[in-house]
Amino acid sequence: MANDLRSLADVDRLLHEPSRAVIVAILSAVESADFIFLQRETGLTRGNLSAHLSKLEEAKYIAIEKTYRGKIPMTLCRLTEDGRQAFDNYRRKLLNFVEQTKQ
Amino acid sequence: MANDLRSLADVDRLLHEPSRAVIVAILSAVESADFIFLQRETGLTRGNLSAHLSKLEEAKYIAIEKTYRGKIPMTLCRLTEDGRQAFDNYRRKLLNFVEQTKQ
DNA sequence: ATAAACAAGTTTGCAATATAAACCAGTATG
DNA sequence: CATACTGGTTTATATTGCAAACTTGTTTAT
Repeated sequence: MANDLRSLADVDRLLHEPSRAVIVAILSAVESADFIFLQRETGLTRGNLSAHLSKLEEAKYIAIEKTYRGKIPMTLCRLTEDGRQAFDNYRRKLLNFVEQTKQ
Repeated sequence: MANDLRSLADVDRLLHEPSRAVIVAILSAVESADFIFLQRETGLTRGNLSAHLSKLEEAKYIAIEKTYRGKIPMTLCRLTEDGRQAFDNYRRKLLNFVEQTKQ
């Protein structure tokens, strides 16, 4: 019984950080999103968004493509298949915990 | 729309640590639990359990009563009303996030 | 032409913290 | 009496999330 509760213990720490969960949630709903869009949607500072994106990229949860919009640099992000699966598992784990702790 | 997702951003950090969420989940299901019981159920080391309990107590999410079982020290923990409310809110927030990110 | 402002990020510095290891007080055992 | 065991607490360390500073290039003002 408490073993079910404990399943939260090995939750994906990368996604368990709210800022990153939100980033991934956004990316899960769109084909791709650029840095500026993500900054507006998440409300993160550029510095922190950059750091979180780097971690997600390192884990291969997202792919980052650096290109240009005219002469201005543009950073384009999209969720990888790995990322999508990790996010699915993460959501499932949260849901499980919530349901195990009902009333 | 992304504002709903962003609601996760201000999640209760004290409860968002899985070890503590599990502790509180256990306490939410029983009248009270002693240190040894919690250690067994959570699988935490004594040091870490002690540290997490201190934080929860500091936040007044749990009350700790130090007593004896015969001659042996016993630390008894129970969820406070504040703790129960915080945990309810936390669960609600998780559920909300999961539902906002459906497919 | 050159300085000042702006855009889009990245890097750095620091404070908080989760975990493991060491420590401690008291009790039972050989 | 010494050694081991119980039930914890404290300390040390390595990782972080975040804010502030920095960078590279472009546009605007003078």
